[in-house]
Amino acid sequence: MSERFEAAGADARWQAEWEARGTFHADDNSNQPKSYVLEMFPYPSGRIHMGHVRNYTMGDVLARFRRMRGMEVLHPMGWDAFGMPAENAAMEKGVHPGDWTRANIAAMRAELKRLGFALDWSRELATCEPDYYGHEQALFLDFLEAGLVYRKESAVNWDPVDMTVLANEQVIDGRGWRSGALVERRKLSQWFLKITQFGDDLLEGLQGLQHWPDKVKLMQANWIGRSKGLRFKFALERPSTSLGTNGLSNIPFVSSDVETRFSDVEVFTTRPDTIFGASFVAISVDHPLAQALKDSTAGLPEFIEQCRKTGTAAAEIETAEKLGFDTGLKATHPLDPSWQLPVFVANFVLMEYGTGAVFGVPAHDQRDLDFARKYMLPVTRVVASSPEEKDKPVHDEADTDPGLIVNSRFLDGMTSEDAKGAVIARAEAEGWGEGTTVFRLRDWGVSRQRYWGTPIPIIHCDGCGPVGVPRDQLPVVLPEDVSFDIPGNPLDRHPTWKHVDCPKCGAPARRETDTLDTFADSSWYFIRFASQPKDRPFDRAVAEQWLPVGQYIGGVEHAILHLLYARFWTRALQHIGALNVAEPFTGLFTQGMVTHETYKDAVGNWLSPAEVSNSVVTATGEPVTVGRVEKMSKSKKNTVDPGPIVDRYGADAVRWFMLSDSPPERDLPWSEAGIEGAGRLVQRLWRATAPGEGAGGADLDLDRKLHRTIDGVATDIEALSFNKAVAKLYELIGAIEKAKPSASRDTASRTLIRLAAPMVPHIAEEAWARIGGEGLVADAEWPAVDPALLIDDEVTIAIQVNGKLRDTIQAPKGSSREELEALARANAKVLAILAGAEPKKVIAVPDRLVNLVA
RNA sequence: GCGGACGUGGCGGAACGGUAGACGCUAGCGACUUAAAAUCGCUUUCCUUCGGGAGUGCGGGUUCGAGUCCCGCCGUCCGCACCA
Repeated sequence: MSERFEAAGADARWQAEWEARGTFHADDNSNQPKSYVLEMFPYPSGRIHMGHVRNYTMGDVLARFRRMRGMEVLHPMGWDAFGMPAENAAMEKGVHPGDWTRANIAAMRAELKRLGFALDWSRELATCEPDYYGHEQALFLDFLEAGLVYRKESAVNWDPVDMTVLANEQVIDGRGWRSGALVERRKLSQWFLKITQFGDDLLEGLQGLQHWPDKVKLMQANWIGRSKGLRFKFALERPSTSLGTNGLSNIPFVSSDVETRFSDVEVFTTRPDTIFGASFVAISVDHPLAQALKDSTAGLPEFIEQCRKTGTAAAEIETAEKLGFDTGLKATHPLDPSWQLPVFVANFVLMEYGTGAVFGVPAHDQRDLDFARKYMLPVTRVVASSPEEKDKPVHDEADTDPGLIVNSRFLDGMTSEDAKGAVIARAEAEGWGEGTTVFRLRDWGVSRQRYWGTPIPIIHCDGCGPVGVPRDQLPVVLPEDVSFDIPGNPLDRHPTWKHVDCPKCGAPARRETDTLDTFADSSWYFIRFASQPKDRPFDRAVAEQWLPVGQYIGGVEHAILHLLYARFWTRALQHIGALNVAEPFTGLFTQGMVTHETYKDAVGNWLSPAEVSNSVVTATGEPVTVGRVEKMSKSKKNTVDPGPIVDRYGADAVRWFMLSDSPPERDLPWSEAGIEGAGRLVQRLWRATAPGEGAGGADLDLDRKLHRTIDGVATDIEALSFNKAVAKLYELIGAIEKAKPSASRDTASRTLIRLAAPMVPHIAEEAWARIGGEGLVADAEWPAVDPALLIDDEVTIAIQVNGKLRDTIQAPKGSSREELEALARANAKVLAILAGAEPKKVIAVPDRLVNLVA
């Protein structure tokens, strides 16, 4: 029997054993309760990184634990395999995206297998294969038929570097999320998925997700951004003598065409209660009215141009001055035909939100106030905290709080809330407006001008328009013979691929050459994992057995995009009757990042941890500046490749490190010392689980420790508090090490193997085999807790005087308040402090403490 | 600007409103060893006249008792951002 646990041989041996036995195959037909544990599948970049290891280790512990608790666990793995990096590699290295991707998958699969994850590899899938994306095309057609897909000419976010369209979610501070290039506005015909149709459902569904982090729910709620308010119209007219406040008195004649097209302008507000505080109407520079006025209004084209130049970066918006251009048009107040408001084109009104036009209430909106001050428009208070304050002046800060309505004719005296209802009711009765709900969320533009994605299964016919590819012609497979030597979409310039006949009329037609946003691929992979028939996307009955995913684990960076799209896709499937699941993931956990110290040399170049030891450059002895602990990233060179670490310490040490110390939702600082410590633990465990010598006798303290550990570790694992479970195991190991030989010690030692098995499965199997355990420890049952052993018969009681700890005493468990008080009063230290005085009050908490108040 | 989270030793962090610092890392001392590695034991919040005293970002409050609850600051991080 070897003194040390040799991971190098044992890891591979047990991994082969699990695979040969099919230990982790999930059985659709099992009678056991089912559990679906899923980690976000990786993009096959080529190598796994520590973030993957942490993510998959957490899921693995839960999966293995639940198996031991008698559940049938589905724990699959696959590849989010479409996407830009493959095309970039093609452009840079001349390798085909498919070859590059598949080679990466093979490499990463091998790396993952070395960590011994309890995965059902028989369900492995890659989204770039026709047997996945073909079914996605079928679902797209299902959605199209159900009216959940539409095509629209629209201004899109165009990334000039990646040469593709980006969804709003993929534009960050005006830049492409991948390329970082400044995004341009372009008009293109695009396919959209009607995610806004589910805006209410997606928002309200969040309330039922009790096992999601509040933070993520809040982020989604903010993203969906539902606002209730009033949409209403101002009648427009052009007075015979225009007196623009910006000094343009000779506004040219507006063509009758414009006047007939724009007899009114529609605005949206969440504050209809402030309608009598209006002092202007402002429209976006992109508003059709502004565009129509452009040609006939001197100065307007220049103004619009000026506004466009203002950057979209956060800092610029923050400081940008409110600018307006008085069109000379007048808007008639809907509640007073004699009241006319100036109509401005303004730089702060967004075309994408609401109606692209607003009415300004300077007293109660900061932007409107800034604008009014600049253009000397009236500021009228219409909301006050009390009627007496109706004339309280508004200075530099708008009063945005709700209150009592003042200076507002028939609304006076109402609360803001009542006034909103009153105005909406009147608007609806008189026909000039209606209560509506507006979402910040916009429909999901899914067209991408890329090769390495799911082809959109549409054929464009001059006579019939866009026609879905007939089902029997699916999948629409990507052509292999493509080139990446010039920018743009290789599908579009392929010589033959797009030329097909119209399925309806037979006339020559063109294939859609756009592909789907890769977020579509990840919006249903968890369903395909649960059920993957050849001839259809999934078998409903089988999928419904497993779904929803009980525990989903991944990075918080997917809090909005992926998780919202997946929720939408699932609801869309429910809507068309394909799957009776509303929420795909009932439990969500967002794990923290793996971080590392950063290092720079004297010149300020980043150094990798491998080049540094003891704060000097290993090779040269030059001093190193140790920087802050940051997320591992290639640019800062602070990455640690898991491969060599597994070589050196074995899979279990790496897994243990990933679970120790930091709570899983927080960042985990990687350190050499930490992995060394994890390596030592593995050896300690090896010694602590050595077969006993058959000594007799009971050790009640150890029995209690064991059962508290069994109970506590189970609770901690279910709560994903792995760091606490690890600490409890350390305590048990320490207790076993210190215990004298006894039957209790042998039992604890044997039981420890099962307790550690979900976390460090290889050594657990080896130790299990060493003690002659039956079968695999992976298949063993989680040890049962004896509730009687969770209770101590003697407890430590804290003795306090005035809330300060003075002493601790041992007392029988369950001692009465009176008994405890008597013990406290007799305590030597207490007697010394009280010095004969009678305590005013005594608080005794059974099994806890006694507090004497002097 | 809006919204949210967090703040505990040298470090990662424990702690149903009830003994703050479990467990690990680091560091130090000691044992074993020819020696090293490995392993084991002890120490490791601060101050101390060795009796004790102080202590969970800062200032208040509630409570017999607050790291935990409430109010106000300060700081760090995250999300959104001219969303009407």
